[in-house]
Amino acid sequence: RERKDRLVESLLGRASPVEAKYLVKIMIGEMRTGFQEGLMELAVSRAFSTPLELVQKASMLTGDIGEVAYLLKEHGEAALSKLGLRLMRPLKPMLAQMAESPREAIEEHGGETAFEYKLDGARIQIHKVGEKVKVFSRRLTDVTDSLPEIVQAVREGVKAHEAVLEGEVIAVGRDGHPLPFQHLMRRFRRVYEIEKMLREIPVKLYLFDLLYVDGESLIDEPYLERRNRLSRVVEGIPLTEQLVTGNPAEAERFFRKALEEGHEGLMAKRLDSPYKPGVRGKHWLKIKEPLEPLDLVITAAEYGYGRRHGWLSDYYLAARDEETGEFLVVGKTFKGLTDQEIIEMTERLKRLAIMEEGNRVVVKPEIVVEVAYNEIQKSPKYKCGMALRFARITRIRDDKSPEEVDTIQKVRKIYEKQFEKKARL
DNA sequence: CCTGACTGCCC
DNA sequence: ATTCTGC
DNA sequence: GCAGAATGGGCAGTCAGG
Repeated sequence: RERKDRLVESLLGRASPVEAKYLVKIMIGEMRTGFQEGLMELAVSRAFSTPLELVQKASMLTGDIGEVAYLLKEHGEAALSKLGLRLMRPLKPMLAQMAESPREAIEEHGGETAFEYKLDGARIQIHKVGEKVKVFSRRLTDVTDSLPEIVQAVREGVKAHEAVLEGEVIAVGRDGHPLPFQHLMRRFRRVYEIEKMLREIPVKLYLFDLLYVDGESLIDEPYLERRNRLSRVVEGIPLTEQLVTGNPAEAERFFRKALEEGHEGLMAKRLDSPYKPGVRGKHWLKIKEPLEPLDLVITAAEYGYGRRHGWLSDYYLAARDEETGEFLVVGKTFKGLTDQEIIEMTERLKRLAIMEEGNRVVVKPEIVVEVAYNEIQKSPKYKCGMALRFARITRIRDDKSPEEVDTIQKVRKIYEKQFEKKARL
């Protein structure tokens, strides 16, 4: 430690101010070069004079741009064209865009679509060759060892020698109702004490897609065909509940039923759509519903980074405790305001500042905002023991005074109400 | 061996 | 994950 | 319409320090 300190000290001592700035940025991982995988694909495409589309497709299929570059260097463009889905090598998952309602999804998909329950768990991709099974997470991490009962279920329930399947793992309670997402996270990616947690938090697999079966890639087959093949290939593993319809009222009822059973909402999948690895398009739409909005007061804010440098862009949101009159933080958000609104908010908050500590400004509780969120989680971090999941500001409530914000008691009531649909550990 | 800070990844 | 912005 | 930027809560894992 001492040695490190001295090395850094001497390095900075020898640097010019500008050099020092970038040295520190590098050391603390704040370079913000704007260089992500998309640019890397472009770079590889140019470096090997290969069409960008081909590089992108290969990147999706292998989930590894480094490997694509290697293939191009060693075997040239032909190797990429020949590239298909490979067993035991994960491909990037197909992604969904958002839709507001089942009706909108039906319209977008041309009058009829397939709705499936959207479960609040973790997406997995399963590769099976005989008794060998590998399970990959959404970011293609191998999570096989964390989920022994899923591996076992696949061995027993997938009636094909080779298969690549997709599904969602959720944690379930004794009655079969879904447990809140945070319980699943105690199982997912766990490496130690798996046996012990296996008993405490049971997980369950729901399958929804089949990408490969016994030598045949299905990724270019239409959704309905893949789904049919899936239902024929599995026994004893549930598929996500599904309804194919063009009737908005029927779809809406299905949506309500999913929510009533404690699930997140629906997916809508275009009937004739191929499986497009890594693509976030309109072939798949997700439909969720926020819980009832809360009016909360901003009690502190933090300065942003990068493009939000110099702006108070991250806000602490508090509800009022009707027993003590105290404002208690239930979450933090940076979402929902436009740049212009953030600039204005910065000015207002600075005028309300009570105290500054580091990056944070504590303010007089005065500005009320309407906040949307999707769940109230049990929180080890906040004093009130609860936290909003996916909090975002939907409106600035200048018509409301801080005395009128929602109470902790109301937040707790909504928290408790969630367990009418979900299981509790 | 325990704790706290931090990272990476699930959403 | 959600939201906004710039192309 | 899309990619990219900014950053939420919670969890397991890792690492440094005591």
